[in-house]
Amino acid sequence: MKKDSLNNNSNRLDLNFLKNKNTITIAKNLLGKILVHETNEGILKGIILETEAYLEDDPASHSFNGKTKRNEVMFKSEGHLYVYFTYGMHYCLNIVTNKENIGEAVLIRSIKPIMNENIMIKNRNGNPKHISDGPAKLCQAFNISIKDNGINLLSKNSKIYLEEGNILINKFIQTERIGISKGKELRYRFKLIETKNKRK
DNA sequence: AAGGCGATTGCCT
DNA sequence: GGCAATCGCCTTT
Repeated sequence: MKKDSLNNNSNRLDLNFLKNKNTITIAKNLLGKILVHETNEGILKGIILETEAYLEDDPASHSFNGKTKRNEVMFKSEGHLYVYFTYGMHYCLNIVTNKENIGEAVLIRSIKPIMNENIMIKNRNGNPKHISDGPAKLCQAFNISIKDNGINLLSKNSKIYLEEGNILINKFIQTERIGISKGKELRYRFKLIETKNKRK
């Protein structure tokens, strides 16, 4: 199979996107951005459709009871990837959103594939449906696992990074988060409900 | 040293 | 809608 040509990374988002913004704002702003993973199989890209914010004083957050071996990356500076293992079989991807020692992050919950969808389907054991419409499904589709925990997507040579999307209208809904037992009442989930492509 | 459980998914009814 | 699968981490003994 032919390899993709080298990406010049001209669209890679820089630190200013995450710096000095609160986690809720970042969770909203991540909607419509493009997640990129340059794998050996090819460059995978998708539009972020759904996010959830997890704050420091938030009982649903892994960071709520302080730093542990499992969650230590969540206490690193903004831009690091916090990937955790759960239910004995799944990985979930977060982007750390605050400065050193403040454990806050945004969980990526859903992505729409836009490049090399066929590779994602292969990564998903050939299932062409529901490729990346869940936090663990998108990790499987994008070949993201515990090996990626702690890498910084803002570093110049990371294989995982963000690009600006082409979403013009960025309407979203805000609801309670999914699958948690504490902090259920907090409306920290954000989901795109309408998108429109920019004219080139 | 042991027990409980989870920011989920997929299959079954 | 219900629930099993599956295991590393954390808490408690």
